[in-house]
Amino acid sequence: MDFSEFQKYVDGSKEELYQKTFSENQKNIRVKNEKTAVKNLEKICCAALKISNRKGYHSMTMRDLSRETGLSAGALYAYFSSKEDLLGMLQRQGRALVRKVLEKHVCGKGSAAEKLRTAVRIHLYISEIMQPWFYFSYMETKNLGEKERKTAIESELETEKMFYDILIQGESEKVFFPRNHLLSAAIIKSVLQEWYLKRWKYAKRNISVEQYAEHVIAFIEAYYRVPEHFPGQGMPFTSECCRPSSCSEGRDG
Amino acid sequence: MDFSEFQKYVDGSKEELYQKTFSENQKNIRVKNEKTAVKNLEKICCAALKISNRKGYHSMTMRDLSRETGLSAGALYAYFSSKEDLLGMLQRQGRALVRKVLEKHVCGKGSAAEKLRTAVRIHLYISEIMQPWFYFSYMETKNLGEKERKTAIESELETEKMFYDILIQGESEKVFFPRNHLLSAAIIKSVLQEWYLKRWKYAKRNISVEQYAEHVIAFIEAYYRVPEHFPGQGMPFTSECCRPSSCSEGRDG
DNA sequence: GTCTATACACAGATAGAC
DNA sequence: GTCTATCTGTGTATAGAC
Repeated sequence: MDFSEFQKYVDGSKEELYQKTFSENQKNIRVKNEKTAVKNLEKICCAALKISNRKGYHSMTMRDLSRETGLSAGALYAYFSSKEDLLGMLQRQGRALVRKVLEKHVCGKGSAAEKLRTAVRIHLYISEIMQPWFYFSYMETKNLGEKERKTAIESELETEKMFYDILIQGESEKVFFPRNHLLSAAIIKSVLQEWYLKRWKYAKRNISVEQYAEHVIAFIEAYYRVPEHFPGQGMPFTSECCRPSSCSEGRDG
Repeated sequence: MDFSEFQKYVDGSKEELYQKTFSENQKNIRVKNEKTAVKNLEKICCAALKISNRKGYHSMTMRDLSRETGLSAGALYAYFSSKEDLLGMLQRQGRALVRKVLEKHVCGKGSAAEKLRTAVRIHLYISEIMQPWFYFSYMETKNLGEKERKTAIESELETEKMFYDILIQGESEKVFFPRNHLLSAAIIKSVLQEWYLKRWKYAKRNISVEQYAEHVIAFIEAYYRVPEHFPGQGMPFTSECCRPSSCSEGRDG
């Protein structure tokens, strides 16, 4: 699946996204007319992401948001109960969409090699389309409340685990060389983050998301490619030496 | 050079760092006694980084800073003219130290392969020691004023260029395979950033900076290693001169 | 140099008219 | 549903005593 095809698929579910946001936050939304609410929720969310990406969520004032949406401060508070509430709403909304897309496109069958390529591509594609949200989510995680922050971190680790599992599968299929897969998964994720965190840089250099994806995939595959000839020593596929040394807990930093 | 050796070297220049901060910001510092100023500047800078890393610079109040340093709000303003001024001071201070360290340890002579390993290691080592500053600098760049922000971004691109140059050199030495070096340099930098941005994760997993460095180096070298056997099509150079100097990686843990 | 007390600006949030 | 006007808390920064 190439990017433009993927984009069409995601664009189609935008309406549905805000309907879901509406119904899942009705507790805090005073507006009852769904059509109105959906329309304004979209305005509010987009504006909040836009402003936050420029100056940070905390620095965004309700007056900023009011100006950008064309709604008065009073009206805004009909859609959320507090600024903190809006932050949580934004986080949950994006996370739900991302998870849905990933589950639909990445999960399930196929060889490890295929899955790896798909997972990288789909991650990059979705982060390209939802760049403002990804950037926002990354930057504002530490400003969330205790509970919401934990959820956000778990969700990040889930992504990492998805790559970890693919690498493990590849090793057992004997198409990926044994490595410290946990560390590799973390590195892969960081490279995917680079795409949406430094979006401006790649725009300036005219690097497309597909070019970037190809490069990343080639990078990973080179590291995991099984050498054709081993020097005499120990056989990699039977050795335990490449397992992560200790996954047990340490202190929190 | 291993990490603990490097640490000793950097620790030694801490006093000097704050003296420099003092003299370079005298315009905004009302305190004239150098000894007092240096002592308090250190307290202030460390406290500001600590609080900012937890909740963001903007969310840090002068009352927070006052509590953490043990100095009153009034006293704090004897060391900087405004909160924004303090932000700039922190950014400049760290950047100067980082640049000095990199120039001293990375620049100059050696094969591309050696330089690559050194550059990765030194970057990781310095970011390990100055983790709070690196994290802070990354997260707060967008909150800087126009002029300071530009400087910060330039400094980031400088780092990227350093890796770019090494890769170019490696290609011309025929020990690195021809690739999109600009893209690779960006990816390398993102992987180095991962280390200080997600420090807590690696602490929890008991991954040391040296383990991480080895893994990263192996990753890059795998991608840049010149294949021993080429399939028929035209290839950039013959296999004789393509001996990568170290194939000894692989066993993490 | 450092303190306490305070000014004053601005942000988040609400009330009540339309 | 949305507006304008306004309350109240909090944050930066300063004044002036010690």
